Amino acid sequence: MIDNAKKHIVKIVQESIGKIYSISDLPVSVERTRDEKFGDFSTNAAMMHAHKLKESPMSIGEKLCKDINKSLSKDLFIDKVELVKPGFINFYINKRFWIDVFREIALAKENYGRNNTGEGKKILVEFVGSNPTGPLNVVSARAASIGDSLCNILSFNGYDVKREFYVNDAGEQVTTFVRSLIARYKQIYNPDFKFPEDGYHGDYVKDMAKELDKIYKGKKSLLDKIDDDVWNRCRSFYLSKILGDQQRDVEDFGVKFDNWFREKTLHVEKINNAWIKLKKLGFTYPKDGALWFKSTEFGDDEDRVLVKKNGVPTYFLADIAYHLDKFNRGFDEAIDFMGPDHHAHIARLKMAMKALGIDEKWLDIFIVQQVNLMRSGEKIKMSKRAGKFETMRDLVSEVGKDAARFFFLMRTQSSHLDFDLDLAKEKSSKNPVYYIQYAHARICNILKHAEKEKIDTEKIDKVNTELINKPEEIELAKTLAGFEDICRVSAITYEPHRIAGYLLKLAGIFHNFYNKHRVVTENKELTNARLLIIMSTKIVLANGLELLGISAPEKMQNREKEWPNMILE
RNA sequence: GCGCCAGUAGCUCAGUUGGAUAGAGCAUCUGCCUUCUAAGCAGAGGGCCGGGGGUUCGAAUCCCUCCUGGCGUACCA
Repeated sequence: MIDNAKKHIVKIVQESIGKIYSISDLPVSVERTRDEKFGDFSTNAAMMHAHKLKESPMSIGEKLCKDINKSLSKDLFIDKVELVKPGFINFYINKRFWIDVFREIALAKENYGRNNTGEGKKILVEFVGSNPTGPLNVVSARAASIGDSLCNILSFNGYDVKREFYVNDAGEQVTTFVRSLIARYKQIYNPDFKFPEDGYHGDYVKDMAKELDKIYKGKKSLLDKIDDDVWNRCRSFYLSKILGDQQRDVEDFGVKFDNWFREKTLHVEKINNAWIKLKKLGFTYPKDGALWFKSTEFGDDEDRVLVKKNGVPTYFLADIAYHLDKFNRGFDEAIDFMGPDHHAHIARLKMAMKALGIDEKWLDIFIVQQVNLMRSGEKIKMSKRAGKFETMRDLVSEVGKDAARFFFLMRTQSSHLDFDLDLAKEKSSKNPVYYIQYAHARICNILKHAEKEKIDTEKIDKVNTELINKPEEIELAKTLAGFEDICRVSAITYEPHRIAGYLLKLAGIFHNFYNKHRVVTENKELTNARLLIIMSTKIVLANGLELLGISAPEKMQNREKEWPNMILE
């Protein structure tokens, strides 16, 4: 809708330039204005082309305005054209154009905002991805929110999206964990048994050891000797346990992965294929008993090891193989979200992709930055190794799924986040997630009320929209019309937080409208027109919340009224 | 040392990719419930966009440089 308006204006301006300067197809950009006093749309064409046309911006603008004004009486869209200070040409759009959006939304319903920007491109989004060494933490929760929401947004914009979770179940940390588990097990019978220094200290390892003990009680096999069989049993016991927990954490958070990819499945064949490919291309060499990748040829400070002296492939090589596998699965694009400790790794992985001849644009990697949990204005310290850390599960049970997701989605993913636990728990207007949900619930309540009054909400597309003319109503229309744009932009920039910001703004504009104007009144015609307004607002709020993975409640629980102490005194 | 992220109101952050007088929320202050939910609304104050240079009609945004904070810089993952 807005796109059409822009195209319409571009055409007008270009035609005018053609008439006056005999130059055709000069690029003209039209943007929505930031402020109403500059009209609805604006073009900087006069300033952009001042140099080329060898004339001052104001002078060009004056001629263009004059010419455009001549044919304005025939234009149904545009009310007024104006030239302002440095050389902006501002267009004022007829209110009827904006009001049409209500009907458009009411008809499109849950598909309003959906578009085909992605053109069905197959895209794989990898996020959360963890070491199976403990419960998922708050950074994982942040990644889950962002990744999942981005996937929603991408499919809304016409991409064919798959969600993937990468399980690092083949590295050193798995060995360390098994050692920790066995040590805890032994400590049940022999408290003096030494716990490995680099082991995992969390209490959940002790709990796991107790469970293991239940299974093996009486056999004592674990206490006597640790052979391969015992080792593997411990390994698979703990992996299925931890992965089960992680899977549940993520599902309870409302995220469904299409695929849980196990690193183990890359060993040995796919990893071998990856390095053989690199070798054939001449990017590897042996040194000191290890196999190296010539990353310096791609700007790295030093070359990196692919296969260690002991013959075990590095995480780096495994990840190359993993991404090669993604590529071979036929995705047009791949997006990774990684933790803040992966900086150096990301650059190298991209170098390896380049070495393999994969287009740089194929893979985008973003870092989900760290999260500081704040309570009463103080940072809560986190340390995974020391076993003291905030888990995703704890966070969600404390503040709820909706608040957690929204707080993670309010901010750009690349910046560090202070998560205010007190605010997230607060059930008041201070809490932005309630603010938006409340707007939705309020609308639902009015609609319910309208039903009671026996006002027909079914034939709403026949309402008399001529009655819509209050500034708050027009502002609502303009804001609702911007939803498509926001959806598109947040998809192409991979930035879900734009949706969150938009919904906050929309909720505010609605609350303002609500306070100024009654919807259900004696005037049936007006009531119908206003019902149309709130119905379309509800649709956009619901669609936006859906993209964020946050519920759109029909009603909010009434907060108890606080009686002022004054009365009692 | 090098690399990445950041530096915008007292606090936490936006800023539609270079536009016009830089915006929200929290906190502070002032008003508004006999009404479709006050979990709401209206209004006020609060700024050297870290500093300095450059690019141009125009810079919070792009380039250079310096300062400050966080993280990374393994034959760990």
